Amino acid sequence: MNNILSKVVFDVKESTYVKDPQTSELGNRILESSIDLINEIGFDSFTFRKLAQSIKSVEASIYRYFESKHKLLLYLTTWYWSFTEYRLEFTLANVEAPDDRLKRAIHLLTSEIEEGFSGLNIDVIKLSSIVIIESSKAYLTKDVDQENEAGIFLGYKHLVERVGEIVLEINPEFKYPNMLISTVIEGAHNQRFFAEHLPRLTNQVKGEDAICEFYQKMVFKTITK
Amino acid sequence: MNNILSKVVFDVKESTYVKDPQTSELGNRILESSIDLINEIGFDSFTFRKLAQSIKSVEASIYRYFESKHKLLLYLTTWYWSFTEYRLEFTLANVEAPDDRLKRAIHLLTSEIEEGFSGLNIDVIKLSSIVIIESSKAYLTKDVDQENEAGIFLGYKHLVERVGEIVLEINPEFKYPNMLISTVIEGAHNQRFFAEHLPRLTNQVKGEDAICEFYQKMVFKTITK
DNA sequence: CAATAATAATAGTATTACTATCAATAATCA
DNA sequence: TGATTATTGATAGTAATACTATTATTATTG
Repeated sequence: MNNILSKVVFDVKESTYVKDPQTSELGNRILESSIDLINEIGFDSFTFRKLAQSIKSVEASIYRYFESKHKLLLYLTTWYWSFTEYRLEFTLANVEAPDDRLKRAIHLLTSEIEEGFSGLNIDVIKLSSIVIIESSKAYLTKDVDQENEAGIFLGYKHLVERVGEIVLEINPEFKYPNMLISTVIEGAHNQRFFAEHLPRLTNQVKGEDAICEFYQKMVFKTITK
Repeated sequence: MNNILSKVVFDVKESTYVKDPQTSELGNRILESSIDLINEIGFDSFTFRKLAQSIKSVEASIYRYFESKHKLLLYLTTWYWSFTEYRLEFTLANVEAPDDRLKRAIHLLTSEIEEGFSGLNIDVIKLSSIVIIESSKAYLTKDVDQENEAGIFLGYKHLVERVGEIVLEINPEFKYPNMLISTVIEGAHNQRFFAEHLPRLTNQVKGEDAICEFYQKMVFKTITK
């Protein structure tokens, strides 16, 4: 499982920060508090000034870690994709049957994170809320090509391709594995948001996880010859 | 087809503007130029100052039409959904078989607009590019609940439900018609963006319209018992 | 103990997202 | 036609944002 924390993934994140926030106390406070604050007020209203106040520091100090709030969002999302791939490897370990592997992968990508992960300074439950609402803003910009060249989206692409490969194990002739998986990932985010804010756009019912069930069925029916 | 231009739809847009831009020359220039400008520089870099310069007017005059650039984006997207529903009615007219109806609807929702529409002051091809890149920013905000209550997203919801009903004609037991259709609409936007900027997230090939084909197959396989 | 690195404190700039005021012009209606 | 009213333009101004720069203070390490 060490290959997940390999140099490539690490490199991805490097281009999102000026100084690695995980290496200092202030840096870790920046991460923790930014996750809280973005959750509270939303990324659009989030500013480095407000963040500085909440950690009792100053703007200038935050800029030593991140060039801009956009870069911070990139950091958080790429961290999340790394983390998701890590969980994926765990979920797939020792599971041989491609059908089971895919089923587990789709479940991972579409269900809500409920358990916190101890030993992490990052609150993954809160972070996953941020990813649902804000992650598309990380790439829906005019800088996307430049940032893509810098390797920032490698983690996300890798995750999609990883699950896409399982699809191909089941049906090697299926022409659109990545399209299917990225549709599932982004779709599940959208549907969670819709369930909470625009319920007429979805069919999620409180209590049960229709989103998970829907995408499971959608994937398996779609890839079956 | 008049019901599409009914009071409800009109009301939706009312809450997005201060003064109806379609009723004056300046208003129309605002619409035309904002579409050009957002296409050129992206919504994030787009400001009313830049827009004012491009139409040789001043910021204050634009504020007489739209409260903020966010409201202008809401106007453009709701206009687009109205327009899409109008095209949908046309596409479905005199087509009886539910399968054909759904096929045509999905094609409309996932294919690229290629023909301009004469008689419109709004460039729908450019507008559809904006919708692909920027429309999710219209609802991924902290104001979404308030704006939803004001009826701003009625057009989008109506469109989703309209196509969802066709799904139910084909399979009345299908539990997730709206989830499926909103997945298709948002998915098709994402995939077009990915094809251009993050191609490893998709499987679109230059030339052919894999996106359209993929979602057609996905929909019909998913709803089949 | 000295050197170095990290942070805090303060200040400052350009841009953004507005609001307010008033003059100039165009449309309309009596 | 002339008076009224609505619309736009010109100008100014404010608070907030997104930074950059400088210098003092504190903590770390060699």
